[in-house]
Amino acid sequence: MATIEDVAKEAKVSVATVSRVLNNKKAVKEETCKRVYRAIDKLSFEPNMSARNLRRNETRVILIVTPNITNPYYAHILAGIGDCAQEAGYSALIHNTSGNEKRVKAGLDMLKKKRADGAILFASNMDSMWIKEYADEYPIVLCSEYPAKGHVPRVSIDNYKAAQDVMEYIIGMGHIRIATISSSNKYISTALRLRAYKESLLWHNIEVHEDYIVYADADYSFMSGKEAATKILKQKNRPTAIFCISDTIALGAITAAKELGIDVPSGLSVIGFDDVDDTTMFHPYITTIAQPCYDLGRQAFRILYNCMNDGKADEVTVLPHKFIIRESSGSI
Amino acid sequence: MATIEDVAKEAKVSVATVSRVLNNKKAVKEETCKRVYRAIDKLSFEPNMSARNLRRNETRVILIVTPNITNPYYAHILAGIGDCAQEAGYSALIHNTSGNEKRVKAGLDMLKKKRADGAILFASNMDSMWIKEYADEYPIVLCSEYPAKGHVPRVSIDNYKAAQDVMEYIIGMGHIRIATISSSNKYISTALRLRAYKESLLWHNIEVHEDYIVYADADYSFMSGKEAATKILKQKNRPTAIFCISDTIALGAITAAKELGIDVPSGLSVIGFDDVDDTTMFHPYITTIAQPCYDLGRQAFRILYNCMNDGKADEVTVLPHKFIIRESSGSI
DNA sequence: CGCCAAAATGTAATGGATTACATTATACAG
DNA sequence: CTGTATAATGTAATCCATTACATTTTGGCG
Repeated sequence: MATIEDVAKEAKVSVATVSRVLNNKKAVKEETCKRVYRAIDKLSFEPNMSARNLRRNETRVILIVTPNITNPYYAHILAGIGDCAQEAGYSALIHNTSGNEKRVKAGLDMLKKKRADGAILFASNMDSMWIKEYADEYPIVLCSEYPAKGHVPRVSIDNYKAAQDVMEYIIGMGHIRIATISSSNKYISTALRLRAYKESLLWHNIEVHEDYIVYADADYSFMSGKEAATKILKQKNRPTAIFCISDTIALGAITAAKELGIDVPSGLSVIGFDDVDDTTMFHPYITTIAQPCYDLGRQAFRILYNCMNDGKADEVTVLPHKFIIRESSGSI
Repeated sequence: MATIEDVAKEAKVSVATVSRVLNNKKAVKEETCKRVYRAIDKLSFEPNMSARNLRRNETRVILIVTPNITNPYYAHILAGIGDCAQEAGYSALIHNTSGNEKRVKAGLDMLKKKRADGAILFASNMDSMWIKEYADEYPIVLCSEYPAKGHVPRVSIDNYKAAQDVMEYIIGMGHIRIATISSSNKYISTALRLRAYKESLLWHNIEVHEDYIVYADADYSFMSGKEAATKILKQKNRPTAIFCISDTIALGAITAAKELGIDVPSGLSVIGFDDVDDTTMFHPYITTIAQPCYDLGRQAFRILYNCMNDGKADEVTVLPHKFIIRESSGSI
């Protein structure tokens, strides 16, 4: 493996000059420059990143801490981060945690070890205040989820507003008996959507009926959605609409309805959330809130980039969601 | 940020001793060891990876080159690689290519730059002989797809045998008019599955009917599957079974059949491939070949690990597939 | 032709951990 | 108590690119 010294020798210049060429500093004569490039080509030299990183005290690597890449929601955000990072000359290190907080911390230790310059975190719980401490020391951006208190740079949609949009729509369509399938996880998005559900009802003088609030499992599985919906639909005074915390759950709910002989949307309106999971692969196509996943990823990187360079403190970016009315919902 | 020298000073020993403690070399007295640990704790020191990597000439990072993380098939493999790598003390750098060969090569240059010790490649075309050159120089493992010639370490299932299993099953169920939806991509898996399709027919003295072979787009989209199936099913002498190159395509085919008023499986058997895309989210549940994605990932890392350490040359690992008969297929 | 500023290039220190080799401390045999 | 093997620790070179500072070259002008 050729080093910068080999190149210098080959081109009959000093290592400093080679370095200057590598980093396109101006003070190098055209002709010398060419000689150096020829030498680089001849030896097919590539600068050693460890050496460069050591000297420059940066890695041009960002860390992505995620509970599960398999989740298409994260996968799409990741795609956005990845593309944006690549454009800016950064690489992305993926650190899987399976939702284990210890592994999250282990991941963040990579910042201290200088394996990466900054990190983007997914799926932080709303009570994970410890994140703030890390964020005070290293560039960290939270994506989609964030602790309820403490200002850490982040990007997400306005979950309260999105859920409110859904509720306004459902109520506007004449529904009174409205259920929701929430989740047992600790995400702020979950809390906000549930709050919007309750407050929208109250706002319209509709009583909040605890039996209409059911919790699916933490990762929004199809099965838990189906079970939750079954529980809801078997009640004597069953609701005419269900607001689901995710599309997969909505799919589960529709399946449950089908099995109980309830038609969607004529007998039951079902609304999902996210618009990533095959919402248009089967009829009825699902009415849902679309999150700009790819763009969330791009923005997350952009914010992180600013943190790493200018060192801006606590940027908060809220991206617009989109309410997409399809076939799984209708008036009563 | 504390350095090893700070720790040495704090513990009143030399940097060599600190280093020995860090790497649990034996020749350090119990008591000294404790002193060093105390100093490390006090300064909350973490070794600088760039420095370590430079000196050791390794990064403990592997590179994953993928056309698209969004694809759940890759995502699951990635999960396997990620977990296995983490267990072995490695981190995974994700490099997205969008199927662009230049970006693949740009990714592999990271090996030369010593940003990573080895790479796992997805989705190589069967005519990408240039990979061999890289593989001769750096530890590289191919996952799922590989060039038709040249021995590069790899892991995959036996695509020919898997497709043959499907065909034997279909033919055994009495089907004679059997179509296939292949793909326009250049993967060896595609070629092998198509070959098995044709040869199985010939073997059973069933004529290969070119109109029964339709090519969906390169990335197995639902829509292209639906279109391909529609084309197939609109023929006057339409087939009674379709072997699809992926589950998403099979879902598209089932949807197409439904729209044409054909019942699956009574009027048409549909078989998929991969078993990752919601094969059991809607009825009829899809009959398919299940690939051991997670395990493909783990094995890929294992092979790469060997390449990076022992430097073994051309290990080829073939993992077993599983043929899962569900509801979308039946006898004629 | 000589002088000076600007341009071009070179020398050597630097970043932080590892490690070969050197040195000192310890233990045990004789 | 000395000698020697062994354990424990230290010193300094090394990995390779960057860059502050030093030196040389160039070009223009009087």
